[in-house]
Amino acid sequence: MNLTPLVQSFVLHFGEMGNRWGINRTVGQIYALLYASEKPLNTDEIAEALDFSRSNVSMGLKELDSWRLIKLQHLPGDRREYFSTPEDVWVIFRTLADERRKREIDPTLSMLRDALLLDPDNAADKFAQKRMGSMYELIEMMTDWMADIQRLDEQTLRKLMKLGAAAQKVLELKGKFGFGGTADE
Amino acid sequence: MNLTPLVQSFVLHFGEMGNRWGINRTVGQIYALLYASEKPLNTDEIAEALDFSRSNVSMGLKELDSWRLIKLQHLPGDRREYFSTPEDVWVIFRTLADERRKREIDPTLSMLRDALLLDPDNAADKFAQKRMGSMYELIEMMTDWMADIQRLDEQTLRKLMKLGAAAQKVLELKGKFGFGGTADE
DNA sequence: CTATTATTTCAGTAATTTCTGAAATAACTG
DNA sequence: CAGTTATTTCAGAAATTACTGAAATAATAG
Repeated sequence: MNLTPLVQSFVLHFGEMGNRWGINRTVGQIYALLYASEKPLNTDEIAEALDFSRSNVSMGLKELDSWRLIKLQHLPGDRREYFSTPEDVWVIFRTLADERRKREIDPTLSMLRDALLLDPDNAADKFAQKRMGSMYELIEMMTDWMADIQRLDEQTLRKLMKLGAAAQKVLELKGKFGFGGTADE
Repeated sequence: MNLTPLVQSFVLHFGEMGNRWGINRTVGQIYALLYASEKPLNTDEIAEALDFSRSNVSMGLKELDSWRLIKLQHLPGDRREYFSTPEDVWVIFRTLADERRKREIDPTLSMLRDALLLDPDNAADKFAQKRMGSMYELIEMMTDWMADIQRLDEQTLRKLMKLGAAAQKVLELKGKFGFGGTADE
């Protein structure tokens, strides 16, 4: 690998981390490299920098593309494809959250919904269904909330986050004046 | 597998999902089984229900234990160990979030912090460092926020979540009256 | 203490995933 | 169009991860 120590440690770290998530090491490294690079890179440059075969890079990029995490562009007078990440890390995070919801949460909610429609005839199933119900409720509440929050622009989101622990106080305030209206008491 | 169709579909689904997260199929299935079961189960019962070897179940339980996701107990007059999940799915979620932070976020922050201490002598590293800086900022802000939120009790948290999109309005209100104080304008 | 039962460890095997090089396909050039 | 370069696909090799059965260890009972 022909990278500066700074970039190299970043790339290697994301390779490892990718491994812990379902994402493979190659994909993690490619993404880290693209993120740390000012210029878009083509397949050969990536393969060379990370010392992977082109085909491996090609598959990694395909995977990243399916997550909508990379941008493809062409440079004038060069017919190779160049890849980069969105410049804004908030955009990356949102995309990641959306895609994970689509791939992991939605199928789970749908499985749970089906399970909750059944009318169990034995105690074990009745209990299991009750637990699935609480899980469903939690996941649905969280994802709805996330979706709401994702709609906020970056500035508002920053404020909201910085507010942090004070949220509770705001809520109490809201309770007092009946402001907002959607939350139940 | 000697499970009702309801529990079976739940168990199989979590096996698959576990696979997508870094968690293996076995571990996902064991957890789903414990979660859906009213009574704590011993190793043999789990192995039998899921058709795994005991040793596999033993390793799965060890893994779950390292995530602090299961409770171990003994039944009177029986010297085998019985396992169960916390009853409250919110508790499970909090533990999961804590443990993921410890294992994935903290090391990443630490790597980024180190990288940000360097004083790069070339343009590429300067750029890379800038990007690492934005990533650091985002991750830190999010985890601090999460930590704040985790401190809330379940009822308040529910209210906060239900509030959802109205959060923006609350913020504006807060801005007007200068309430709270920690968020910068 | 010895016998019995429960649990963990671990070396080897099985299964899966990752990765490569070669071949096929696609995109462009002149 | 033919020739060239870029990209993807894919069968199999390499590497990794999951799983098992047997052996070791631990815990309890009598």
